[in-house]
Amino acid sequence: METWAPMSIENSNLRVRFAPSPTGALHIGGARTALYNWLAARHGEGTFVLRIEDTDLERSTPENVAQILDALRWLELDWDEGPYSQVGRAEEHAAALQKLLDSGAAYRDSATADDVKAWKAEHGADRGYRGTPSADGSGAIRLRVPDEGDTVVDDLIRGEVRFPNRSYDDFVIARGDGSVLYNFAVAVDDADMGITEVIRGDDHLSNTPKQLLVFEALGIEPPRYGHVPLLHGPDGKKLSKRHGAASVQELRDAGYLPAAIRNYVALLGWGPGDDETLLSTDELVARFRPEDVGTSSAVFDEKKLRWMNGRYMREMPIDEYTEAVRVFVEAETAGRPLNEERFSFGCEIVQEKAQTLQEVWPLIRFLFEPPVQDEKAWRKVMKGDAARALTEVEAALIELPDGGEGPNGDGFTIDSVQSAVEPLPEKLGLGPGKVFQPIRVAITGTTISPGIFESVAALGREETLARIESASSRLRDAVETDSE
RNA sequence: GGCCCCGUGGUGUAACGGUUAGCACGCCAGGUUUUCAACCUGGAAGCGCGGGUUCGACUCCCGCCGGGGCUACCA
Repeated sequence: METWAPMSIENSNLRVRFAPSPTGALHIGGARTALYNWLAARHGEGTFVLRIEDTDLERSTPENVAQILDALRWLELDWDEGPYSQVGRAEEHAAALQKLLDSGAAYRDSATADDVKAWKAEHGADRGYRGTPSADGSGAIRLRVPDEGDTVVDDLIRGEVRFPNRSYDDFVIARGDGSVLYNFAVAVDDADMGITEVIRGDDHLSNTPKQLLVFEALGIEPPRYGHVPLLHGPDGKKLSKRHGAASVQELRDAGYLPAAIRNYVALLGWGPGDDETLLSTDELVARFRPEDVGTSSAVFDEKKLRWMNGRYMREMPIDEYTEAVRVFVEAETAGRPLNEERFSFGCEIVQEKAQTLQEVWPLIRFLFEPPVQDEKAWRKVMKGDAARALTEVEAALIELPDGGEGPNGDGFTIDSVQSAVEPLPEKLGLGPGKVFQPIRVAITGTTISPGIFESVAALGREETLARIESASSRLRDAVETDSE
């Protein structure tokens, strides 16, 4: 028994392709396949070709094509050639088809699906259908498949996989009207486009012998294949549009960064070999080799993506990060202009906290809108010494000199606010939470916010004092009501 | 049913004949502490099962079980 040694494609001048079928949005699994191809190409002097497998006229739509291209661009997976449309290559397909018909490698067969079923019932389940050329030249076009021998896929990732020819049908390569089918079109296109390595999902492994058979019939040297394991949903089932299969646009809308997605998705089935987890795209390009991709299916785990995304957000240059957040904020504010100083300051003070871009706005919206009404938070915090604490806080804050510094140009900076407020708990003989939480609820309406000094500095003198006064007032009213 | 692929903690992975089975996310506990998050420390948690081969198997072989893919005049 020989051991199969993977041949490195390290420095070869390869041509790879990503060939999605536009029957839906690009989801995380497709994105990973695209990424692997892209990485393989960028790793060397390779060429990344994009081809749209749109021969299924029933389900392919221009909208889906646009969405897929949009997703790839957003992920920054740029292609060097294409996008080619498979249906746009009808002439080439027809020529190849005619060649096979002429050579006798393919033939017209008038058998219907029912005929084939009946034939199989008679010949056994492990026996592929073998037809006979129709006398009148009608019917679908089938490829002749030999009964003997195996078709061997020398897979980059899995090694040799043998498929007995007799288990394959003389499969249909073109409909009666001459329109070609997937397994034929793919082979012709990969041949014409000079594809050297086909990196694609595991679901195609069983199709590969068919495509190899087409190459053989055409007398063309086939590319090398590498089948990456499928991604499964949390339920262990194949990832699809139905369940858990986050589309790329959904991930974008959820506030994930392209770089984080690339990093995370690359690690689904592939590892750099050491214990590194955070890998920049440059590092991925440098270290990725398709032959190192694993063989078992993986499950998409959004928790880890979130963590990783948070890491990327914290490492982003502040300006870049702020601009990335802006898109999400605009979606929330419907174009209402925001105070720029406050906005960028707000972004800055939550950069360490948020794990997705989407999480930023909820944390800073109090800077642009009245406090939210969170009665539960109010009841929990605004009791006991809260009123006394707020009175002291207000007094301390009023004393702060207005030197013009700070995000609002009113003397409120993180440092100045801190110097004014931090000593209060001790002075009042209260725990820090007894002082700071009431401030938080007073200015934001809830118990979740950025750091309290940061929040007050961001809100600024006028608005902070107004909100504290408003809260104090409500507390006084409550006391009067109680004493009645 | 047939053909094929896969099987290390909840998840992603490392080790590939000899390690206390490593790392990361998550989880739990503690720390920091003004909330949440982040951050720090610690912890629980794994080689699907059964046979072989071997002085020795997560690692090699076989069977079983489990999961998945394909089996269209879909891609």
